[in-house]
Amino acid sequence: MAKEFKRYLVTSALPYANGPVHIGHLAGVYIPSDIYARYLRLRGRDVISICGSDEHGVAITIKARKEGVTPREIIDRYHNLIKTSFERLGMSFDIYSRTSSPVHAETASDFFRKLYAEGKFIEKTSMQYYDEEAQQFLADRYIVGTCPHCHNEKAYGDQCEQCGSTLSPDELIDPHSALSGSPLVKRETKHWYLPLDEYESFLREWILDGHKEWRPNVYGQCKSWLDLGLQPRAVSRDLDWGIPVPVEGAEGKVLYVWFDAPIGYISATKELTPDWERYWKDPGTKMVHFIGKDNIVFHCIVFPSMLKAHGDYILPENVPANEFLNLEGEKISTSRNWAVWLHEYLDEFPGKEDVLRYVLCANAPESKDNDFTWKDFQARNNNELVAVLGNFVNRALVLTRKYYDGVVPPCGALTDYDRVTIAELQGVKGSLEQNLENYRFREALKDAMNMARIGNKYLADSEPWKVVKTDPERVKTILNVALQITANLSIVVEPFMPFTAKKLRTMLQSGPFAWDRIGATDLLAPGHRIGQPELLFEKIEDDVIQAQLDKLAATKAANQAEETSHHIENQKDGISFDDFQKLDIRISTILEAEKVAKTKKLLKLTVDTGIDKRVIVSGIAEYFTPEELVGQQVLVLVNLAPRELKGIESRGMILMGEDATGRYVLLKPGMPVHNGAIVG
RNA sequence: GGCGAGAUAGCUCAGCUGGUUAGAGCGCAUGAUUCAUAAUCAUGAGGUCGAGAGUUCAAGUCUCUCUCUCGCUACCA
Repeated sequence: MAKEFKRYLVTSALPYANGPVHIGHLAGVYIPSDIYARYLRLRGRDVISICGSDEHGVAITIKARKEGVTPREIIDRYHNLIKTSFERLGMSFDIYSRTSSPVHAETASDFFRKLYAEGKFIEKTSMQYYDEEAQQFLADRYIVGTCPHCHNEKAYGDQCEQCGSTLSPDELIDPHSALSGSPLVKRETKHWYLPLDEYESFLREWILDGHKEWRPNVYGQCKSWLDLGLQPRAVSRDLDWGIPVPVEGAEGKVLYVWFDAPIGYISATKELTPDWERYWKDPGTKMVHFIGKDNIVFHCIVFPSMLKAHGDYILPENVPANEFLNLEGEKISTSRNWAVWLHEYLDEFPGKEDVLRYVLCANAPESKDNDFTWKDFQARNNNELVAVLGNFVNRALVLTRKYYDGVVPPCGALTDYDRVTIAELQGVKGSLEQNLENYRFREALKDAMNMARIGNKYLADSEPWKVVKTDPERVKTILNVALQITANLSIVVEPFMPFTAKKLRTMLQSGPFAWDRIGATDLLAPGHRIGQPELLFEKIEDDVIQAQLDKLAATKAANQAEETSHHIENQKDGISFDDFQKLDIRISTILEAEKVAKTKKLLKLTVDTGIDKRVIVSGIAEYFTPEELVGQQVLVLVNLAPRELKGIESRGMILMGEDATGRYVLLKPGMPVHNGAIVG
């Protein structure tokens, strides 16, 4: 089972270049991947760490259009911002590339061409919305119309941002182009599909049988997809932003962003080293994809199928996907600005890169969604980094300075207690490695911190400040050991907190030490002069935390203000009295109500409209229980065209009021009225 | 509704193939200590392991039902 690998290829999900990176991205993907890559390098393994910006896809063209700039400007802006912030945080990618690079265009094209030539795609023609004025097919996002649910007139073809429902363009009422505003026609268009269903048995064997060690969330998600059965997936889109489909008759079509993005890992490796093929094609390579849980299907199902179809490439050995990080109890949201942005953090907390790295690793959502709170951030800094790690180092160095003028004292005869301490120190290595190899980074971080705890305990128990008065020789040994622990710390802390490790080495005027030396007690030679002690970490005061909380509160207030203003909808276009007369609304009484089986929102209602007793299916089950509805009088639009829902014919519509949060409220007469009474 | 993941001390989490009094860090209480950024060290309190039933000599760990949270998916006139 424990296969030995000659080299490692570590990839981190490509950040999408339509916005900055936030703590959720870091905790989910980049902090773990950096720890892993740094650890492997320290162990002297042959490893490369790959990342870059994902710069294609509709979302970027939409953002560009919104701001009245070119997509190029958008991707340049965010690519540079992301790249710089990563560098400032100490991310150690061997290359941070981008999918707009020429090498990538060539690589992705070649990839597509090979699969195309070998008949690995199927071609399908379908009818899609076409904008005659702009002379192009429109992506779902470019189609605007009225939402069939909340009647927001600015719903997109894939989603209504007002009520949050997922839509398809065909559901929109009065669809028209977001580009030209003109109405749309349907036209034939051809696309290429990767028949994922043909890779099902391969995937089953490879994942379900071959990788039972994958994290439960990853394995379970894959199993779920495979059990549901896979469908052919389109790999091209009608769009003018992206990599052109490199075959005849594909004008105006580009590679689907999800086809092109993972190939970015390959392209980036190519840009990094002429030796790239060894990393991608030799089975002696261990490839590990670091991603968030939203990317599981692409990295475990789609991309491996692509690689398999191509035939030359190795497959990932593991895909340690993390869950999501929340912020102060709420989901992180780019559009609602509910996030801690990396570039802002770096500006607001200069010199505290490692504090963020530490907190996000210690609280990483490895097995379930976690919450980032500023109070926790403060507590971990003050009670762990400052009190345990920083304090121990400071104690050791200050004592050395005080007693020996900063010169490492010689180590005399060891007591039994010294030996026990040293044994504990050596015990850290195995546990630390075990955890790191198995992607348990928060446990690994505890191991590293444990070393500082060992140091604190050692000093407290040995009491050199007391012993110095009676047995000065013994104190030399105590401080020698304390200093060796400090030197050891500079090794174990390195994968997690590279800035701190460097600072430690500067203070010690020694190192770097090899990973294998963890547990050694001769890292610092007697007579060696250490540097000036300074504080590794400083306390973070309440007002700093409060400022961050205030900032979030302001965001929340702004969002709420915007939401309420959004929910006061504009008056619709005028209608004639005749138009209104066409609506037949009656007071009716709900006689029976029951949930429609296998649905979450549907209730089957039997109502007495005065005219007749009829069945109406209504999507209100989330807000009302059947019991509370029975006997209620409501307003019913009775002459609405019947529609079949879940096999039940619904004849009419219960009229509802909708509050700012999208919640429905019953509308009923102010006093009981006979059924069938006309509303008008 | 279907599928997946999760629910363990006040908080954040470990608990592998079921096996002695359920663990860690932080917080809290008490004591010790003063070299150190009022830091540290020791001891302790605190859990009917989401609820209920079952399998077993033995269940946090397996089975079933239910509740809640998150994600994917269907549905929403």
